Amino acid sequence: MSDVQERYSPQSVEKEAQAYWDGTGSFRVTEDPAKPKYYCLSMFPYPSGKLHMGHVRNYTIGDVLTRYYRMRGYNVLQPMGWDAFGLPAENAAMANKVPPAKWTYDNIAYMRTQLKSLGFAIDWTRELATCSPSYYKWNQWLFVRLFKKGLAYKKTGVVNWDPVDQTVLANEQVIDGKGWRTGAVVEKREIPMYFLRISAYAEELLSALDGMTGWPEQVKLMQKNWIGKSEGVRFGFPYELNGEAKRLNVFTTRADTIMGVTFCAVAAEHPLAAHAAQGNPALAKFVDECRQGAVIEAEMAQQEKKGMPTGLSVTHPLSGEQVPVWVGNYVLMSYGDGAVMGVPAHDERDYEFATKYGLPIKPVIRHALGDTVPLPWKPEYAEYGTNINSGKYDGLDFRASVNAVAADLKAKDLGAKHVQWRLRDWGISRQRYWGCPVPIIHCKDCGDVPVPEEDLPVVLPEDLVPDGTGNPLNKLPSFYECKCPACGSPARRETDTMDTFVDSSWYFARYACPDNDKAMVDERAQYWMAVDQYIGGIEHAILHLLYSRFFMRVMRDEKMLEVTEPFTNLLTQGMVLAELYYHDTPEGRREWINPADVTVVRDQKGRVTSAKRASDGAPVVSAGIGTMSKSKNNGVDPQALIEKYGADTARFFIIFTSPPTQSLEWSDEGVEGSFRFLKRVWNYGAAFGKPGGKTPSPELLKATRFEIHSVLKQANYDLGKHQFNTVASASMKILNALEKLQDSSCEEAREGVSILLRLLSPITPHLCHHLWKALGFGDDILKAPWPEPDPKALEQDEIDYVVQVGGKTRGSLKAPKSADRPALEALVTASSLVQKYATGQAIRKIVIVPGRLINVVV
RNA sequence: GCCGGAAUGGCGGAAUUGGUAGACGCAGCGGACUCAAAAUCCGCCGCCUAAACAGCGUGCCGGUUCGAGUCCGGCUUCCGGCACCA
Repeated sequence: MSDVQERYSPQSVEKEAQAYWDGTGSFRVTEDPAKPKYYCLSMFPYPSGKLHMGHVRNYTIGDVLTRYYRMRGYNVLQPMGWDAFGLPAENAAMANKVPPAKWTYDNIAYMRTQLKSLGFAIDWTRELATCSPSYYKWNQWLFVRLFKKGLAYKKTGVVNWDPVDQTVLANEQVIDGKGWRTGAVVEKREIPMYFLRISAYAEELLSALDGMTGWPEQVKLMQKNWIGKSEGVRFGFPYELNGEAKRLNVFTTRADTIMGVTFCAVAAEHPLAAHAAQGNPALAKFVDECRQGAVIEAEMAQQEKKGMPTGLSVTHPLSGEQVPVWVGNYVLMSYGDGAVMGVPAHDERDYEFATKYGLPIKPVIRHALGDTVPLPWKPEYAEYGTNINSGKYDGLDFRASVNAVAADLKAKDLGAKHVQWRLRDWGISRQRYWGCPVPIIHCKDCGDVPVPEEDLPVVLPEDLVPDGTGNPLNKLPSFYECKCPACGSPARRETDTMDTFVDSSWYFARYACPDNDKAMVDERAQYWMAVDQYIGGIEHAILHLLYSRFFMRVMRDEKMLEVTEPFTNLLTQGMVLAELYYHDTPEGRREWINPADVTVVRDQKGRVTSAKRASDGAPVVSAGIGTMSKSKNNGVDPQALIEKYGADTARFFIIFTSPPTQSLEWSDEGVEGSFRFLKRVWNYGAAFGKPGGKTPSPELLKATRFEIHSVLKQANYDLGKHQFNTVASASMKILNALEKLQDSSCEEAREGVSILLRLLSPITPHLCHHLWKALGFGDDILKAPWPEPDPKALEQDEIDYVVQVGGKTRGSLKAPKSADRPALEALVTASSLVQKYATGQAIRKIVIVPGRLINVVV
């Protein structure tokens, strides 16, 4: 007999389970050499105010893994913290006149209660926030070490400049090339800033990808392309400037086309462009135009390709011919030397540029379509081939030609083979307040002096309110006035803060030892690292993950940890989407309506024909589906969901509706369905042990065991693949099978429900915790072993073969398990299916897939 | 523009390695219970068809194979990233 209340009341069940876990300290973990460790980490949230559905999804996926591995006998760490510095806090501060610190801490407090209400198996004793001095002290400490080693250094970088507010803008604050607050056209401006030399690790970051078998191929490929290793030739075009011999350096992967160069192009920011513009007002105007707009690469890549001649020319290093130099807005100053050789015959961009400006086009490669390159551009023009019109290089293929050209350039001391990376050093300076202060002091005499270790941390004052006109630290003498640590004379403290990606590049190691105030990490981090499973959004596939891989290597080389890759396995979860509805007001304004306020009208077959606003019946237009966002007003508040249905329903719906890596489409009806299922589980538990109306037949008992154990076998396989949605459906199938028995007093039902509760417990832990105890299986389902299928239950005497005739499925055929190939051939040839569908035709062969399928080929 | 993905019923999705396409659920339709409603339970549910064990069907075009949602080539549309949103 069970001890379960009649009605499923998630609120009381969840409160009770959470109180039990808190009281017993269930999720506190320490280093335990007796068990294999499993570090399960979800990307920490930015404390934006309240949890959004993406958070709930992320942490539910992590929690399913945490609880599953725990029941498998691992020592599992699942921590939580806050990525607490960042721009939104400053925006909120401006809007509400509240310091970013207060806003941030309030948000953390609220979001923590939300996370706790979801029942995640988190070790809360390890909680950290990146805005706390005890955390960011170590950002500063590491920065100083890197600065002394030359891995952190100062140079100029380009930023978005709002000429009205006289301030630097984040890319996000630039809308269509204009400042978000002022509407002024944004300009590119060069300012001094600090960089981390990630390029020193480019080769290692690239080559290590091959060994990272626990990462999705797509993410590794994106990182590989981002790092962008190109092998080619770097060489100079000699020229004279004010009587001085100089070189215009370029890099090319197509040195075989060097005899086809008809122009050179430099970026607008290139020194040669600046020089030429001095005596040329038209060019000066063009260079200035190129400075207009934001630094966002996507925008620059899509603008129309424009250029202007500088009037200068350089000497071709091999032919000695004069080559005109142009300024091109498509040349990136940030890649290579900010200059390119122009070979219009064999490069699409150069072709377009030369065609537009009437520059000569000289074919030097024989391609699949011939020796000429008539309009329009064809991809074949860019393919490798044999040199023509290239003097001594004629007849050489790509490889031989590149080798010969490189050798000749080297002999003239004008160039050599060179590896060029796309990856740039990481600019970490931000001209903003709410971040980790860069620990540098500027002294007139000593230059940039790092803050001595004993003076760390440089504490950020927490009571300032930014007003949109730049960093308030610049107006706070008590912050920036200081003494030079080297010579003691008055000096000025750096007011730039660090990119928040610095904070998030090592937090995972700090969770192992958040209380250590003597060291960044200690031997406990050596025990827990690397993270066994990292879970987070695909939008972090490049930057955050690459920076973390870089930091791990830096920490390794600083002899802090013997770990190279921070994340052994990576799961990139999909986005959370919801329906979009809008209606246009009579004034022509588009108003987005929250899907919760929309009623849909369906036809006889259940198809949606129209929709209207619930409040007033006004017709609304469906705009498909999209990511949940404030601007489209299609967010669903997790809090309302938890209050109405409980955490288990929210968790079950999220797991059941999509596999973790795919996007998840929100559906209120789907939530109802999940709740209905959990109610059925509850009701089954409430009536459990009472004899049913019928006594099940031995055949039914055997079939039920077969069903439950095959479903379990499949579910365990799916868990290994992290395909949790089918694990949720497996639990539904098991309940369906149990209910069909119509008797829960038998041993088969008891075994079945014990499997069901354990299989379901990582997904809906509260419900399973309660029923496990109430049905007398034990005190704590967390301590139960993970269920394994019984091979005996899976044994079958007969196998159902699919029968195909000529590759078309025509039916099935039962055959004894022991039937061998000749026996199966005889059976199928004699079967009515073959008689019917292959009448009078000669059988050419019979394909047999053991245990599955027979195909009779006619 | 460049880099990386995705596309299966009215909807979310399933199909282990190339082997019965549509598991499980939602919506819909029909029924039971009820004075009635809600809740619950039972049945039906890709398209075509009067019906079918016939034919068609996994975004589009083509190919490989006894057999293709799955592999190959070429498109289309949508999504993520592009270095200062996190």
